[in-house]
Amino acid sequence: MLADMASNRAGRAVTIHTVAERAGVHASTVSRALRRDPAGAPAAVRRIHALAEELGYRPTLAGASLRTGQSHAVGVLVHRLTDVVQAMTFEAIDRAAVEAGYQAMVATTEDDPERQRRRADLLLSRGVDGLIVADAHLDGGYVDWLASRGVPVVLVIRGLPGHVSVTVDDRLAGRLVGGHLADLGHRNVAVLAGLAWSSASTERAAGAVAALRDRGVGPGDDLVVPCGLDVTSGHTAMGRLLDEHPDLTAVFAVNDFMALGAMIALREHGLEPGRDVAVVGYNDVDIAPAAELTTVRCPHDQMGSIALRQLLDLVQGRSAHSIRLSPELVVRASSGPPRTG
Amino acid sequence: MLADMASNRAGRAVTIHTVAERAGVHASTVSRALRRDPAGAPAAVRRIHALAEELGYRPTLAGASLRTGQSHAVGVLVHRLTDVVQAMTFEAIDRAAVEAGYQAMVATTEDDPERQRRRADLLLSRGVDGLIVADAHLDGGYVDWLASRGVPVVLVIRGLPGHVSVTVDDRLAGRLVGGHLADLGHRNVAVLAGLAWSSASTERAAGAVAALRDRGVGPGDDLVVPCGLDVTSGHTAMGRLLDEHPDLTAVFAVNDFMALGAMIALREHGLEPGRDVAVVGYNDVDIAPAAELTTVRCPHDQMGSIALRQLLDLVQGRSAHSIRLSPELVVRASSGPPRTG
DNA sequence: ATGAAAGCGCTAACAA
DNA sequence: TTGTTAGCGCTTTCAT
Repeated sequence: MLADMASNRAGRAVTIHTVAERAGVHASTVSRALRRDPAGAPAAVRRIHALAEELGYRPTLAGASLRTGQSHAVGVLVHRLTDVVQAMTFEAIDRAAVEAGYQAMVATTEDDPERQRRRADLLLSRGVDGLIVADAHLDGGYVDWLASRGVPVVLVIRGLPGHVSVTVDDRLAGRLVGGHLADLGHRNVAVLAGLAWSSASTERAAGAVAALRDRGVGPGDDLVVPCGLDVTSGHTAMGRLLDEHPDLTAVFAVNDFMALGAMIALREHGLEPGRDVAVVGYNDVDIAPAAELTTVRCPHDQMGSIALRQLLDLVQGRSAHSIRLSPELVVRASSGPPRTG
Repeated sequence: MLADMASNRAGRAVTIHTVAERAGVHASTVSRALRRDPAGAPAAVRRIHALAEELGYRPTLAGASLRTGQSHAVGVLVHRLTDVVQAMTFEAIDRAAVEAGYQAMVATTEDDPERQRRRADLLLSRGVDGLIVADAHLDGGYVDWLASRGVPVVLVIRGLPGHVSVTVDDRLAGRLVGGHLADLGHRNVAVLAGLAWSSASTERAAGAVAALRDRGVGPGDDLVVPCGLDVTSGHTAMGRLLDEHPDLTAVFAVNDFMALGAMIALREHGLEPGRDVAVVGYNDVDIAPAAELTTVRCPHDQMGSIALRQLLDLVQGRSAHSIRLSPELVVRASSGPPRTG
């Protein structure tokens, strides 16, 4: 019996015809019996199922895909999988996909427009029914191109006007952070603003700046610095900032890794995060509690699964609409009031 | 022209026949002209390429796959993509795959045997030509099952006797760490030993223990504790260890995240990593330099690309063999000598 | 309820 | 060098 199963790969493949022959019915009958909503005599259906199981039959999805024009696969484009937020989001998408009988195929682009187009193209060649884009650029970029080709697309994390997206209300979150720091009494706040082309980065930064200005704290443009999304970038940017603005009392980094890098830079300057300079991050990654980092918690799992649902709606001809989820400020020891004197 | 390209999806699909018709040749001629190593009159080949480009032709890989029995896709099984080491390795595999004209499809299993089998099965249904397994269990598990079905399989990171694997010499690395700590004068060393079913974890731990015993430092079995691979697990395990063994002077965690968690636990106990208790991790993840963490650097990119090569060798009927790469000890401030007195 | 037949897009053996 | 033909595994009318 085990040998039979092995034959699926090793020997001749077990196809729908193999099952049909053994069952003494026509291949089309097997096909019908094996679908989600089987048609046919209940007894026959059961017999065919048992036989398929026994023979170790696995459907060759390429055949079905070719015939139906649907691959039951979706593509996911992320800038890096080593960015744990993108990884979490993809995992959530993947879980939801498997549950819905779909396969999620991921591709990394490093935010490079050329690779974005190329990988999207490859995915399309693979026959994916739609695309989830987690690395959209504010200039439209390949997303506009995809949409103009009629490809079902849903954005996640980073939004873009005119396209269906599943995001957190980053601007509101930024306001929460800005308000928090202002309320603590900070008047000299810097923002590590992330990537200029990412709505997630720019909205968070803009929200914080707006909230600060509302309360009369006006961080000059020289205190809002773009930077990469990882520890090293945050470290470097913060080091430079401290050299130029030794009077800083707080910093908001638009993601936790940058914040962690900033904390390291602070210590190198002899400053204790939370006591000498308040630090706030974004995402509440698993290391944030341990680092006592004040941050913004976002429902990445939800974002992923909702994005998949929305995409399937689009793929299956239903309508889909943008969704903005609520962020939550999580206050920890890294954000204290400014030192007096 | 853009409208033409859009027709690929929106309107009628652009197939090889569309191109053939417009070129005034037969479909098979187009097929031949478009392959990697084109056959046909150079002029005709160029013309067909130009036409294909103009029409926005994208091959429907399902068709080719059905015909040739090769999908030019490989599956990759990891336990979690949020584990940055697994993510790095997958990215390397993915890069190498794209370069070779393949698509890498990843699935996460959480080290759960049931999900391992299920996801492997799904991938196989998708027609992958082979599988790279980054989450192998020492009991054989689904890897044996796959191999017995004749599926080409290459293991990466975690090895398993009797299967082709691409790993780091974890035992040697463990020995380097053990030797390093012994040389510093540590006599009371604990090991956060990771997962019992992972060769990577067990080999690293065993290597360290062996090196320590060689030098007369005999960590008892109560000082070698299994634990999960993330920050939280390391944190918890270290906390418990410190409660039971307040006289510890050094700890080796078989990965950096556990080590980071351990450092946090130390600080909570009023101990300064590197000064009061030496800490060594494993992998040299991007945050390790900032944390001043002594660790072992492993060529994850190389492992990924080599694993893919090996798999393609297997898939294409050539032979493949296990490869063990060299680790490198990176000494930083987190591992100092024991405090005297 | 089941069988027959056709065809999705592609490639490979063979013929010209 | 190019065209012809056949068929990979599957689903889906249409007929029975």
